Amino acid sequence: MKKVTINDIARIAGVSKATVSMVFNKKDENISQETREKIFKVAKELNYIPNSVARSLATSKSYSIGIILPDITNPFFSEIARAIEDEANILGYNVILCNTDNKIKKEEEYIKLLISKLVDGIIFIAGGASKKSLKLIKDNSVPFVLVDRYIEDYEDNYGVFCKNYEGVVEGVEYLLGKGKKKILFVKGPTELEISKQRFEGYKTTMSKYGLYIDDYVFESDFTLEGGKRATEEILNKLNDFDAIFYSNDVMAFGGIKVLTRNGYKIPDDVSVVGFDNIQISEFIEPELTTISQPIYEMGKDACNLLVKVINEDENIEKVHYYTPKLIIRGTA
Amino acid sequence: MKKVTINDIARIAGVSKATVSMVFNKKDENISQETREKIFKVAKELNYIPNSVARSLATSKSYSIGIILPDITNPFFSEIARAIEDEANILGYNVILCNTDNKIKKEEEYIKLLISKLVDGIIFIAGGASKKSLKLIKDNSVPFVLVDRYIEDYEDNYGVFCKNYEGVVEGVEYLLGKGKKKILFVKGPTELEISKQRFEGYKTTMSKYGLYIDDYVFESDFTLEGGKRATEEILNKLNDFDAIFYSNDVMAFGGIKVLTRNGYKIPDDVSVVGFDNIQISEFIEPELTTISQPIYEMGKDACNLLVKVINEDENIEKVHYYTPKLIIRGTA
DNA sequence: CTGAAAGCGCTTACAG
DNA sequence: CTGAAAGCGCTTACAG
Repeated sequence: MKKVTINDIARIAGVSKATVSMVFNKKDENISQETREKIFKVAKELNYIPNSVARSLATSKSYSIGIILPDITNPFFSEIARAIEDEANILGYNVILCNTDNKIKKEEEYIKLLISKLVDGIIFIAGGASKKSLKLIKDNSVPFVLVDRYIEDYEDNYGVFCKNYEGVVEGVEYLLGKGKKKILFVKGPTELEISKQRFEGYKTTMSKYGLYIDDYVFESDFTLEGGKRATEEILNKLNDFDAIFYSNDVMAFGGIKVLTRNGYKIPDDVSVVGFDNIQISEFIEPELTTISQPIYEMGKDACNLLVKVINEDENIEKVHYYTPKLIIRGTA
Repeated sequence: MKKVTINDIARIAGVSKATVSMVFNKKDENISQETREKIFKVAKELNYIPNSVARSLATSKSYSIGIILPDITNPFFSEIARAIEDEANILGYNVILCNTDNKIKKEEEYIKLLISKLVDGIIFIAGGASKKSLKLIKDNSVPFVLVDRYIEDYEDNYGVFCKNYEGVVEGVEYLLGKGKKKILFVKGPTELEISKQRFEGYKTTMSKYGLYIDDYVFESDFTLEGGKRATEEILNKLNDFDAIFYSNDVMAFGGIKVLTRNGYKIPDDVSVVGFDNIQISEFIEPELTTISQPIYEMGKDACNLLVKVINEDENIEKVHYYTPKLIIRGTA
């Protein structure tokens, strides 16, 4: 079964393929209603589906965007991806999914791939410094927007971020307000800017009240295992604390497991606060008290911004900051 | 900045573009080592990235596959998608992500889109009967494989499924073995084959021991809310039961919340069993006892199968069945 | 060992 | 109001 093309339609409708093309592309002010209808009728009869690859080659627009993220299995990223895909779909774009596991090498390969696919733009959640990846994107002048993860020296690029510092400040203040003094903090991986920002929020606030101690700070990965590991370390080293602030929700889940298993009652014995407000923070009981990022909104906004960059819109705000807010639930 | 093309390389290397193309495509048995090296050198200097859109148009192979699923935010699907993307990447394919929210309309639109993008194949997790969607795929002779969700009358197509019936039987037998008799069952949406299969596993096993009662059966969506709703209904109608078997893990989480809030201790007062074994079934404490589907393996297999279909491999097993198995953890 | 030419299915000035 | 022609960047017989 041969694919039906614009040529078939032109032949059967008795017009040229230029005319057919124009009708499909709504550049048909000059085409008679009669011709137009005939073309649509024939297209319908033949179940014509345009070949957008050919179209892309001719126009060098693919109406595809790439989304590069560490791991779609991580709820934070799947929620962002969902938002991006929804918005992309509305705007007439489709989405190529790339998981990098924070591997710089994989990032670079995917970027080359996306460029060769002629994507119109890239939404990039970087796994690290990612210098070379960014250079590749820039050298090929592909529009891109950074989401969630800041990149040093790229502050002036298009990006959608969260005010990490402020979020943690709010959380720590809340705990302090509840009379907690011995508040531990579990940092994320040092190489990520967001880890530093969240930690700074903690450090500054605790210091302000003269409560900051280096021994209260632990570090781990943004994973369930990471949260468990850090919490075991905590239990080995300390036995007197009020609260633990984890740098993201998934870590907090791991922490809660270890605490519960060791007989701690949450929030009675120890308060727990996370960061992100992923959907599953409501899955557990008690539900997780956390600093909420407007994840869906951020993803949606990132996609919108990217499309604006693609269309070379004038006067667009380059960097968008979202303010997270404390969601008080059961764990603190 | 103009994109560098095969023509530029040919010109600079002093050969024809046919030669350049052949070198890049490893159809270069007849090309002198010298020419080959010159071409690679020039390509490197110019940072040449091939235009795969042009390539696709010429070869009518895109090395893209589409993956259609209800919602990437659902952990079961994000894990499947991750497996598919990993495997696709290994095999040289990339993945276009499509969320349908189980809307038949969205499915159809995405399928048209994917066809117009000339995808080489589609992995399809259907949202319902999806007759028209499937017809569209078949009419355009796009290779496809069904995953997870059976489709009536499409049993003879390529597919990767789980033995839902057997899985539930194992779970129910386990509960019975533990001395539970009043085992409730929460079905998934009736329109899905998998809901029926899971329910049949329950009904048959309970009936075998003369324990089946219609009143023990409830129905809801495969969501957290669905699990909560069904469990509230249960608590309104019954006050004497041993165990609840939920048709998937996410429902079970919702159920556990409602049970806990109403003072039930799990597993002491009531045992809970789920189905899927998504990663987050280990996030809660106690961890969820569940029927484990080999999700990653199934996704990987689906992708492999699809690529085999694309390559028109001989003698491939059309339908792959995986046997789930009981994972005993804290809730039962 | 390599090149000229046609073709993939579209779009887009240009001409009439 | 519509068509002929060139072009997008590749691949692939075919010829020599």
